[in-house]
Amino acid sequence: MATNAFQPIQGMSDIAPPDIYIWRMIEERAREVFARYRFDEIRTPALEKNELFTHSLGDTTDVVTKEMYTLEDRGGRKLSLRPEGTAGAIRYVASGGEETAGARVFYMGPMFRCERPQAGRKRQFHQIGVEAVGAPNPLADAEVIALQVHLLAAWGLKGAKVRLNTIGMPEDRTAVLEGLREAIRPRLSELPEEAQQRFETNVLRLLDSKDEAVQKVIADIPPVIEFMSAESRAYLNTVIETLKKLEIDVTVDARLVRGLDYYVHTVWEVVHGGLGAQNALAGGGRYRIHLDKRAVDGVGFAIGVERVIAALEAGGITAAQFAPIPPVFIVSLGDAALSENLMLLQMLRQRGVACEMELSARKVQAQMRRADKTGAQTVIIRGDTELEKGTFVVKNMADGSQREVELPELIKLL
RNA sequence: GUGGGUGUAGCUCAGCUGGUUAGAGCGUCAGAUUGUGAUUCUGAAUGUCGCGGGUUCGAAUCCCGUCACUCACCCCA
Repeated sequence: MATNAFQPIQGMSDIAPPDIYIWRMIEERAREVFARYRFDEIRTPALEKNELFTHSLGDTTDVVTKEMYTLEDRGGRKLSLRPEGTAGAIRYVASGGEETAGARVFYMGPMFRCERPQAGRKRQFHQIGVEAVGAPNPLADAEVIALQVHLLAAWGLKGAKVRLNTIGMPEDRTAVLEGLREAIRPRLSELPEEAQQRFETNVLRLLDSKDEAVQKVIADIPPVIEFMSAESRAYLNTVIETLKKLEIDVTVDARLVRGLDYYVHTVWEVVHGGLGAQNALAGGGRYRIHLDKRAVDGVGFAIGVERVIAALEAGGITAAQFAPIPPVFIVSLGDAALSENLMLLQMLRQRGVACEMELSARKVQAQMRRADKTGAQTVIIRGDTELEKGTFVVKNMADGSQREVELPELIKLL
């Protein structure tokens, strides 16, 4: 058991071998896919002014009101660790004026939310996300969903499902909220107290409630799209049609909503069966974010890396499969050989060979044991006898065979 | 923020209703094998029993508190 004093703080953890190997696979393949879709990487600060998040995510959202790590710096400025990546990315995009007008960016990095940890939820977690800036265009939405599905496939993930919905254009918002309230009002008394409060503060959120009583009522009311303008409906239809042409499977779910205020039009999430209660491994949508006097339109998504890893592991994919190739191991016998082998080690490394050696004159047996543990396929043994002859013993660890070669031959073998 | 479960060796865990010096497997290290690993055999090391307090002649075991892990609610990736 680790001692209390030097443990990471609650909900945050070290990522080390062998786990780190699957993280690197995910990041490497993500960069390859993003390059094909022509998205460029940005790295924004983890710490931002608090207002950036309150303005863009909405100052009544749960994320902002109860989940942010907020602190004051020495000048009394209120700062927050980013709880998500879109706000910072859009701040960057907005700062660039015309230069970044149609920006297509991706980011990957840690996000912070001070919630109670559980399966699939850490206080420091990692997201890979993209933002495609530009006026609402259903083809752009479909393209971003296609990118996301492509990414999941590139990681080898199977069994993920995309659920899609629209929350309508901003102009429809009032009609949607009113329509929903009217539909639910006659049965308000059937709802638990907490849900009745949501009815007032945020009716939309009732739609995806897990409460059975709420679900029973929701099942009988018309889908939100019924309250929207023809334009909003047409927008959703074009997204669906386009995805069909691209042969991307999605399920339209009239009850899907999102928790952040900036969403408009298309919203979606990716769910996976191998995850436990937090079954969404990614979320996305179209948004309009207001910063100072300007509004930035765009569409984007964020993928939870920890959740992707959990889903991959549920499917039998393990981090160890992505471990680096084992080294060539050098075994020395005697002090003279030890010092000569140090030069051999360096020379091989400079030629691009991953290799390792025992830096003390331990018994051969012990050195061989260690070589075996590194997973080395090839072991070079050189003692005083070989030094005199100018040779190297090369041993194949798989079948135990070995032969004695000179330097040019050795280099050719590795 | 609310509720359930769990904290014993590096890891996985045993330790019955409180009773001497706290155990096993795996791993580690060493020897068998003075120039050869993985197999086999033999041996060894390692614990503030999460932390603090209480009850008791006596606590890993019972009680309280606390911290951490874990799962769920809320919400989200």
